[in-house]
Amino acid sequence: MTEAKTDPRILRTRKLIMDSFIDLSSKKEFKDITIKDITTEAMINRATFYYHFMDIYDLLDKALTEVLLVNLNGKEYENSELNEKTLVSLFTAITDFQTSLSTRCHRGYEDTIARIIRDQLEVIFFRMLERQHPEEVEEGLKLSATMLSWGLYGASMEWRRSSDSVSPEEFIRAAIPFIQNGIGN
Amino acid sequence: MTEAKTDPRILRTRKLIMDSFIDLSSKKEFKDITIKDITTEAMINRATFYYHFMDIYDLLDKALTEVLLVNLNGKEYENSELNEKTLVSLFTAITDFQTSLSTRCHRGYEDTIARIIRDQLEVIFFRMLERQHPEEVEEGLKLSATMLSWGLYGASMEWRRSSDSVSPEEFIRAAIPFIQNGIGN
DNA sequence: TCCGATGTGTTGGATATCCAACATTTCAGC
DNA sequence: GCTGAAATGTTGGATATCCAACACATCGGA
Repeated sequence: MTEAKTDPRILRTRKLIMDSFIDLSSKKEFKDITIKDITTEAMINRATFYYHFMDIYDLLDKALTEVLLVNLNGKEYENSELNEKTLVSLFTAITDFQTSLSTRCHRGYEDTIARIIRDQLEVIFFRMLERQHPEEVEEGLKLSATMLSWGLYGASMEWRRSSDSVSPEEFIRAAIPFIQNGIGN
Repeated sequence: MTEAKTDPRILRTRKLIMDSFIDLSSKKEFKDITIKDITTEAMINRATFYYHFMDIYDLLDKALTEVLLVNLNGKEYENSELNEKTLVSLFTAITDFQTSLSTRCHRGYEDTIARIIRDQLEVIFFRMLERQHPEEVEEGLKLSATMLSWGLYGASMEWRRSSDSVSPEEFIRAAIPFIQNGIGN
């Protein structure tokens, strides 16, 4: 299994940094958060920050990914089918995530957030497709996963834009027949 | 000034250990808390624990002292007189501290707790007496501080024992004339 | 324009922490 | 009693973190 076991100091320090960053994010805008702020809050040296992250954007990226994964892992898609229930669950997880972000202040980084969401969705979709269609070539499954991730993300954008307050569940259900059966002809 | 500046890793690790211990104390009895429990929660190695503390009793001691000092430091007795107001404030700080402990589970360690409270009270009393009576010899001030600390602690025990729910303020005020003016003859 | 102040990154040597292994103690269960 | 499992302490070598110093970029005010 090639289990590599990362040093616990690394796990602890990353957690301290990420927690501090998430905590600060609820108090200041991202652009006003300095690396010194983070390291002071985390009680670690500034040099240590650079041992773990390229720069503050790298941290933003990894912290958001982490938070999103927490949102998603609660649902454990590992062994579930790509069916209506799963799609609804994924969609609400995304809308929840974005709602939680809107209270913090990450304005101006929508593109970063979008990429992170799509990346994680793509991984999840690909795993599911691989399990459900072992006979297909990886190429096609990969591309399908990509398109599904873009599609679902786009749907979440559309849901936010729509002023009528329909629930995420209802909203996405309208599209599910097309996802499952294709557009036909 | 001989400022020695302790390594921030030491401060951070001690804080992690103490916080974990205090957290665990609210979930288990002290006798059921193992050092592995603490180090796991704190995300530090067991060997590191022994770098900072002799054993778990040493930790108990220092953690309780820390908590008590937080209770007391809010009042900053550094520059205040040893008058009625200060005495009432000290007394309520002690009763508050003991009440907070009774929710956690430190039964069987009353003597440790008592010693910690008396030690800290003695330091505070001595500093005040030294400032108010610079002409007196240290010997007498020290002993007075000792007796005051035992006395105030004893009063807090008596307050807890008394079933009639009189407030700490009222309770201690009854003794203040004797403290301030002596027993006379 | 220039300047001081503040933030970003980087580096080499010092040190706190980790790990694995070990001996010892405690204690529940047979 | 005995025995295995779990907890307590201890150690020497490996590694993550700290520190002080440095160069560079940014920026608001004289």
